[in-house]
Amino acid sequence: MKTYTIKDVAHLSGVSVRTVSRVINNDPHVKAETREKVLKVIAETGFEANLLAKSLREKRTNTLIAFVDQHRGQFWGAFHNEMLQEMMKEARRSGYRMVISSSSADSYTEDENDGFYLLKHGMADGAVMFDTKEKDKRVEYLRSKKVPFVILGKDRDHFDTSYVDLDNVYAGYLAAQYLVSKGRKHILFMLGNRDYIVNQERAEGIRRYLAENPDPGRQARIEYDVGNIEQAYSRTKEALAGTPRPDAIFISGDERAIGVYRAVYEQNLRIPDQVAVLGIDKIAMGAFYHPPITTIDQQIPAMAQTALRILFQQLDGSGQNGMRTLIAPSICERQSV
Amino acid sequence: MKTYTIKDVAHLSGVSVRTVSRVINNDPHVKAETREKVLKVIAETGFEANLLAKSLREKRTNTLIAFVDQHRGQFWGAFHNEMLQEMMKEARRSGYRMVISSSSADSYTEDENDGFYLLKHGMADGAVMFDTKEKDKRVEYLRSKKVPFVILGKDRDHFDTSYVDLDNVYAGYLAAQYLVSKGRKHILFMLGNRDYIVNQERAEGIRRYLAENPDPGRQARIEYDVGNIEQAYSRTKEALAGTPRPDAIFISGDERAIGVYRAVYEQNLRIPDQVAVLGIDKIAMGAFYHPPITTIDQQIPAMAQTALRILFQQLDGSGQNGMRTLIAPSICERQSV
DNA sequence: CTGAAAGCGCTTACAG
DNA sequence: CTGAAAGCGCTTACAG
Repeated sequence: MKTYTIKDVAHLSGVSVRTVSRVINNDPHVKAETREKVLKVIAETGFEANLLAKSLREKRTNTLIAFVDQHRGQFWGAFHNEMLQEMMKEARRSGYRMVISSSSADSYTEDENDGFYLLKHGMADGAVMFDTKEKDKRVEYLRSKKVPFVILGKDRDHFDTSYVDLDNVYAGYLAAQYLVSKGRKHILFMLGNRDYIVNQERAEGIRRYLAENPDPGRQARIEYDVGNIEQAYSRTKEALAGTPRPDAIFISGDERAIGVYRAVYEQNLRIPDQVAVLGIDKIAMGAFYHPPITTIDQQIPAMAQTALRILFQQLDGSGQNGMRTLIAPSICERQSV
Repeated sequence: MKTYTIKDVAHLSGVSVRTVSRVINNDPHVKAETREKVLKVIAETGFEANLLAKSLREKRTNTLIAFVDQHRGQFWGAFHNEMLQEMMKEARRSGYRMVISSSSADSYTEDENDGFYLLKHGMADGAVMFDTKEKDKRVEYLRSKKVPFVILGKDRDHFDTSYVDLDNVYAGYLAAQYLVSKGRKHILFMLGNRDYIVNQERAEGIRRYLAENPDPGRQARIEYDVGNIEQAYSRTKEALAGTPRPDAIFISGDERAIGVYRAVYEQNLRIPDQVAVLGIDKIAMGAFYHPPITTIDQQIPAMAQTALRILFQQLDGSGQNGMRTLIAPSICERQSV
């Protein structure tokens, strides 16, 4: 099937290209009769305006891009999925299309197939950056080129970038406070990689609570590098074999908690009686663990909406630089603590 | 920061636009010295060729788009994620960028923000279609416009479309066979919505095995509309309350199996001793359930690669229409049966 | 090895 | 209410 251009439609309906452009853009200054005529031809030909040409001319694509990292061969998980879903809804409501692409802080420069290439080369108007690193070159780039973007997470390298993040210090604080308030004495806090700001902050919050509320009968320990389900499993297994055996485990990420659960059950221990498990994220799936996992709510919908609104403001020029929003976490009580 | 065009670079380096175009496209017919000069200016200016213009001119974007449906407010899950990951790797290897977008069979026509809009309007060269429906208008559209695409799943409406699918009849057959071979007598098969071909086929395979191997002492039942974790949970709960109590459950989708596990454990039953659970998909997470779930392997990497290769052939014109590949499922034995 | 010019398919002042 | 023409930023025969 031939693919028609605006020119074809113009010829076929006996008007100028300018007029066709008017009708496809809903310009009111077209005689009803003319509009009909053109619309008819469009319907018959199946004409669709070429977005490449339109965007090139208008210098905007009306599409946003969200970058997610394929962490070391692993993929984004349920948390990212839920966040992305909310963002897509929000984008749609505001007349933007949103597309997801993978991009990694490390490989973007050389790799033409890293999704970041699309943004650098003008295929999107703005970006949501997940999984940024410290001194992330992509952030540097977007900043210097004045491309609208918002970070999901924290940026300590600049003052003028915008981000939305959970208050992770508070999240750590809450985690410690909650577990202690439930009478737990031997608490293991399992966090991801130490290089990520999020984990540093959670550790800080945990330490702060512990320091503020000393208890000689308590033992608490922070472990890093628990970066996926498998590690959550093996590290929990090790921990449960030690003495004293932890009676509570905080695990960074509800999804990874699956590994914790398995290790606990393999020792024939019960959750929460013998070992309490506290997660964070509040992904939907967590409500169906056995038992449903008590977790720290990241307020995924609020985070997503806030991030996109900041981005929209940058896009229409009404936003200021360096808008930073910290979302307050809260405990979602279920049955694992 | 000013954004430079090829024209700026040409002026700045004292050559023509044509020559700049040559160096950015690695045309060998450029004097080394000239190339140096141009490259230097490019580095200094931070020039990046505009992809919109390039694509408009070349009539190809070098990007592929994968469409995933947000099923009724739910999002795609771990299975989709793993499939998408494999596809992105494969695309990258072959010099394509790949982007993910949400699109639904129902809303794509009216909705400018449905991702399908991008493809219709020329922002990608080809598509991978997840979650198509029967009489899917999008498939109709792509077919008539001769846009390269491949379906992940089945298409019964045409002969000339290409797809890659698991042999779902065989998968159902295998599920029944395996569970029966393990001596299970009261088997519950939980499938998703009856309107999806995949579920019809799995049911067919199950029935075929059962019919071929009659056993008066056996009771087997197929239930539909178990479409998410929550339903898997509640329907399992109901089933376990009935008599005779199932001693084996096949659940369509490892992720949904989480709900099955929970319901089983809440009745203080043991897996697999009292209730065997067989999943399908072989998502990574399943290896960390308690116990690790025995599942039907969908061969995700093979499926993804096959799909993309078919798409590549269509893109370079070497492919024929109607390439259909059926992947053979196999049992991945772990500890839940 | 290099360049002038046309053209990809749109939109947009500017005229009328 | 409608149109002729320039221009968005590239690539590509065609010449030389």
